Amino acid sequence: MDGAELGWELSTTVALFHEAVARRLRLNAADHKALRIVTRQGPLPAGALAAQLGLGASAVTALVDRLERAGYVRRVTDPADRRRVLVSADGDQDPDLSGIFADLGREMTALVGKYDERELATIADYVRGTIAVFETQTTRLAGTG
Amino acid sequence: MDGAELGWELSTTVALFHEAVARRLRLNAADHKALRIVTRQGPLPAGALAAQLGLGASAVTALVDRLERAGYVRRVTDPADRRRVLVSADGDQDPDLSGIFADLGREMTALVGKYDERELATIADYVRGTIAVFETQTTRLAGTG
DNA sequence: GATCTTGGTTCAATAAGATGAAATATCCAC
DNA sequence: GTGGATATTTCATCTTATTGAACCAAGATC
Repeated sequence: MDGAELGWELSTTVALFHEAVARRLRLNAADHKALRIVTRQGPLPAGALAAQLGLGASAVTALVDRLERAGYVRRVTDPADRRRVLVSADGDQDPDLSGIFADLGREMTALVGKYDERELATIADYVRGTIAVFETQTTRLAGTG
Repeated sequence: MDGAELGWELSTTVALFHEAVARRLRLNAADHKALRIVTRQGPLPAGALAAQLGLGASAVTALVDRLERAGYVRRVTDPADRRRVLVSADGDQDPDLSGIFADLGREMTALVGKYDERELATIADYVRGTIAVFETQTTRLAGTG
């Protein structure tokens, strides 16, 4: 198996993991994507979420309603600007899922533990390089739209 | 930036690339996923596609109709079993997109060219290890469903 | 070769989410 | 504090995709 093939396999493997998580949370792909954004980028205004998802304001209201009803996020009015509604991730809801992520972290830590400093530097360099390549092409693709 | 963070960044970067490709092809995420399956797994029966997508037969008929109308796939009746319809990717439709993928391949080749044999072995080992970790957790997640 | 099964399509009904306009509340500038 | 802009919600409508049942054609079984 050559490098490119291995890379695509990694890509689909991670995608399948995300899908499995979404299925477990009973979220469609779009809602799960929104939840990931909220989780990673901390409390953020509904409008920012709309921008990142490429959705209208009213669609995001409905989306956040769904996530809130499911108990995955909370709405907090921004004390600094009370028109704003900050969407904030609401803890770990699914104990099995927390276990999965914990194990994932543990196993990745173990994997990383196999390598010495120099090897880890190489791996990090490669990952960073790959990110740069994909970002470049994504930008081009968005531009030629 | 630590390793885990870098890994998730790679994941979202690749996901954003896929989204940009889908947008360019004017496909929704589900149809684009189907097209990727058809592209990677060669001509395959509609039923196999249905199984992989978790959709019913009639939904796949509609999906393949859309992809076919857009010119991305063709239907070929399986000569070995003329009930079967093989869905087959229909060449490169978007010249810009072919260019993007060509450049992506070129740049990844260049990136890989920076490393010696030993380093490449380390990188491949790490990627394989990561795939294994994610597959394990995906399986667990599907199981505890 | 009559019957049963399988693979796919068709079509009507349904469901889910997105859109766009109007409404509400808050902030900012003067 | 009046007027205007901004952030979000509500609601009716529209789009888009999925479901499930009926249907057709082609293989498999006896």
